[in-house]
Amino acid sequence: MDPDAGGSTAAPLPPASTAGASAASATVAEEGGGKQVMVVLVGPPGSGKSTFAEAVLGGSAAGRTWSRVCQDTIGNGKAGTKIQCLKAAADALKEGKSVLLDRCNLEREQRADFMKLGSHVHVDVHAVVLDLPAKVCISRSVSRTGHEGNLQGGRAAMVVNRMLKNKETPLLTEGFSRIMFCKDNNEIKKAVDMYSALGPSDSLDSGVFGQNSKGPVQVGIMKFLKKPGSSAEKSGGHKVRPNESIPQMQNHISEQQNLEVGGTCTVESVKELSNSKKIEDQSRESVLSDISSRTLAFPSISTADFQFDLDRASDIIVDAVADILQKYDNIRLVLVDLSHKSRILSLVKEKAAKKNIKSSRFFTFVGDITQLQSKGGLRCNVIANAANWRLKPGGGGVNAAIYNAAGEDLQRATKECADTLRPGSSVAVPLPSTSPLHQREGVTHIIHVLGPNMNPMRPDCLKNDYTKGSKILHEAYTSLFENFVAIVQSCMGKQNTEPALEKPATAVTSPNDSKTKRECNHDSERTKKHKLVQPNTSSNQAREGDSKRSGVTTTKTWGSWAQALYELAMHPENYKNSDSLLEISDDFVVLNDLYPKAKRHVLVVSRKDGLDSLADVKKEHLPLLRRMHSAGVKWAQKFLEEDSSLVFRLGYHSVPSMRQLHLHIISQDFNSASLKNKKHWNSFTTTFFLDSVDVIEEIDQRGSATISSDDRVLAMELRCHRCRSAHPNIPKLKSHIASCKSSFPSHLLQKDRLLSSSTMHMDCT
DNA sequence: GTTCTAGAAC
DNA sequence: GTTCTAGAAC
Repeated sequence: MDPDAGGSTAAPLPPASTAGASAASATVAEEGGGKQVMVVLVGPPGSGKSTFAEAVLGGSAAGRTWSRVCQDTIGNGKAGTKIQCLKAAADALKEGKSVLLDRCNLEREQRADFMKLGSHVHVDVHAVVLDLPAKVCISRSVSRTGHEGNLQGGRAAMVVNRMLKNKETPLLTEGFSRIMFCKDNNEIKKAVDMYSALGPSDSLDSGVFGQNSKGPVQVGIMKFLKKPGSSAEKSGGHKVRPNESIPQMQNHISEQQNLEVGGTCTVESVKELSNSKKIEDQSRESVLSDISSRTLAFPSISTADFQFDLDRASDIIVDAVADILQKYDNIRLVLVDLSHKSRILSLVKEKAAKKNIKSSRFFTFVGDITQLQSKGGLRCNVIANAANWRLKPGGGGVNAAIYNAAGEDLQRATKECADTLRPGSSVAVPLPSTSPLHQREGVTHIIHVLGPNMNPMRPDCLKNDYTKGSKILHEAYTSLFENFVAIVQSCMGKQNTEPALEKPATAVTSPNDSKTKRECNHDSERTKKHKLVQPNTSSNQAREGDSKRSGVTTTKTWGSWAQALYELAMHPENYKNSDSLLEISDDFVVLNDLYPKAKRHVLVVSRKDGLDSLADVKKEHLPLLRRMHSAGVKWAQKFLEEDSSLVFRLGYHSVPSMRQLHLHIISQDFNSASLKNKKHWNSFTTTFFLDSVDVIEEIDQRGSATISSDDRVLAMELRCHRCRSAHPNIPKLKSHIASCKSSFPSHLLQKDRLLSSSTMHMDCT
């Protein structure tokens, strides 16, 4: 039987009442109180998704109302977009219907938005994987005619092959409550029958069904991690039992553990905790190892060397812990300190108890964080480190202890993930299995965290500013916990292919980001190994008030990525070894643009704190602007000596993207791979670019520069800066300007707006 | 500012 | 199928 052949299908034909309904949407409104479900069909063209959907739609005699959302027909009968499907699915769910999502959904990313939708509206999301042999799908899609998505013939084979290459098997970690694999037509028929028989308040068992028996069965991960929002148990409907065996759920452990609220845990109490529970002996081992893989031990951040106020810190810890525990079930957090007399432990303990945080989910622990298992009997796969911004060993306290215990492996692994850390962020590092800390204590990941500093003897002291400090400390804990959750999710997701946590995860999925990332998860801006512009020590911290200090008021807020020039201008000595740094004076620094938009492109960056853009410039800054201009001319001259064919223009962007006033000196060839888009082009060739000579003149005459806030010029058509011809796209424009020999527009030829070997020569004589 | 990628355009 | 853009995320 061929479910996609169009004729006979395994499922009953649609009854007359619904046969005439639109294929994209069933029209009968469901009676209230139903248990809705979104069924995500997963399979390449030719796998029989549409047949499946139509069969369920037509065969459903149990009173449930289904809506088929089909991307191949959603655009007025033609193929549409994912957005259209999302909207249709959302609408159908809103109307109380269950949804059959009829699109390939082969990759995780393609499913992610639908998973979000399901979670948002609290409906269970199932995957039905139509897992037929590739050649079957290909032969069907090659031979069929009149396909809704116009995918047929030879092209189809190519497409199917390509799709299958990128296929990512659905995982419970994505948010599915049930995943069913159908490997042949018989199994497809069973699935159709099962969904057809699903009444309005029925639900199907959670778990994974029909997958190859190799490897451990996936457990219901989302039940581990996510709040159960809409569990089948709540519906009150009877369960429709599939023929397959029910996967064993192991999600009942942590709630059974009832420590004294807010209790401090010692070695004894942990042992007691394990022993006193009514857990079957045979399952205890797996349960215990399971909970260790969901436990994070962390030191108090910023309260030791960074001298953060303990009372405030304890409030923040308890808040952040409560937040994350509320968001995710079945993770366990442990605050660790060395001494029984630790004030932070007692404060946190007290406040956690007041907040009614369950001590089975969060407790304090007295012991050495590097010897939790061997000396303390507490097994945690993940521990946090109170790191320094350089992510270097040494110093003292927890950082030194962890680096000592973990050996060089940790240094190496850390280096692969990040160079530096900004206060308020964290980075998760998989600990190689060769590390003593891994072997002895079972630690698979270390999450480095950097908190705010209140110690004037340490970098980036916040000088008692607890408004900022508290915000950063909260961010630090939140970042730590989210990184931890991501590790747990990643390890759980691997269970169907590898034993969990036997070796460090090589990919970690962030809760907010469905993309699989390499090696480790860095919540802050990815620390890039830029030649010159590097995120570092202070980056974003304590910047908002800076401009006010110097009496300049700017309302614009700057992203973390926009701080690089500021850092450079404030601390050029840190960049002395960089090839890009050309000159340092008291007023400005000159550097090669990291992403030059022409053969020669340098920046003269003012060093005045608080002067972020032209909008801040007043008459008092005129001498500075003139010195910057002279420096720019000097460098242009130097470049012209090396290549007399160049022509330079000096000017400012009306609204710069990077903080700290900077003058561009850019050659007019625009021959650079870094010039990639319309915005790049138009920012140097339209009125967005303000010539330095004009800016100086206007400030001299009017006291400020006229800045058009209209950035529509950046989206204008692409025109040659010489002959003004228009071009359809960047590649065509670039090939044109490579050969355009027209003279520049006349206004540029005036007032030394352009510097060339001829104008410079005239200046000199 | 860059990077990433879905979707449009070809 | 590939190329390119535009918008989001960082």
